[in-house]
Amino acid sequence: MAELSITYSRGQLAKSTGVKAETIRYYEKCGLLDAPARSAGGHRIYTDVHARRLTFIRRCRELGFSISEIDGLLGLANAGGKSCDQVRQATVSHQTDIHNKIKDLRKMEKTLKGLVLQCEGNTSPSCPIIETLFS
Amino acid sequence: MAELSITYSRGQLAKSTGVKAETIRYYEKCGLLDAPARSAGGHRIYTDVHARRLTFIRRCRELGFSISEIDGLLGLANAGGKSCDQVRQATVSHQTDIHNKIKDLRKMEKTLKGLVLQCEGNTSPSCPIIETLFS
DNA sequence: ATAAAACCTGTAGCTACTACAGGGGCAAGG
DNA sequence: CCTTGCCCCTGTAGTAGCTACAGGTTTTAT
Repeated sequence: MAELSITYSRGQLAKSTGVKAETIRYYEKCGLLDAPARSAGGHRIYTDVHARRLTFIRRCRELGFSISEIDGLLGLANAGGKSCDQVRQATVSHQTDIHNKIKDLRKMEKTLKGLVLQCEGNTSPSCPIIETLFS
Repeated sequence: MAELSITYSRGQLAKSTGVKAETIRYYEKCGLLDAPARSAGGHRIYTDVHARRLTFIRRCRELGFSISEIDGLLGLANAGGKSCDQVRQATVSHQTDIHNKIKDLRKMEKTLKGLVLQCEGNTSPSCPIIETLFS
């Protein structure tokens, strides 16, 4: 069997996955990414397995999943077959969280818009925004 | 002059402003709320001035302003007259931040929706969500 | 007077990184 | 072979905005 596997240093893995080198070390520390083999001098040697997993992690982070949620998803990914439903449930649940955050932010946005509008036609000597928030 | 001023213990201030007692102590430590007078036994004695300021802080936090932004706003509030324009600018700038966050979250939401939809009609043995995020 | 409640202090924990300091490895050019 | 420079190693501390103790003191109500 030919050993065709590509290996990466930490910096190379960072470049190829879009995850910063320091962040990779952090993910290892918190158990999200397996500790890789080491060179004689102690440098980490990553493989395609790490690259794939790390890319998965990055995508999940971009979707707003927390570290522990990602940990859960990766566990389900390895569990195979039956877990698909759980993955869907976790995703829906996360979707709801995101939706709620949007709702909160929209409420803030609306209030802020009202405050700024109060200023537009301002002729009083005091600041209407400050006044409103204080009283 | 009659001393009509109401005073509050930390717990009372917490109750009347809707800010938790421990959080009040935190605001004092980070310089957002003035250190109040103390009783002979060392307990904090707050006044209406603190109550008003703390309510302002709470409202700002509910609108998503950071501690340092609030610090800035309070500085402008005390500066009076001319600062109204700066307050408006800070508010607009914050509004933009909020708007960008909403945009980011909506993008996530949309992608998550797509992932969940892939699952709905799923007949394959593997999980389409996991597959998509891995490949 | 006593017991419970509230208060005091300082410190550690949470999330998800990021940024050092002070060393050592590794690959290429001379 | 040696040097130069870049990359990597470790551990630790910092970021935001709280929250949650432990272990002790004061206040308040009965």
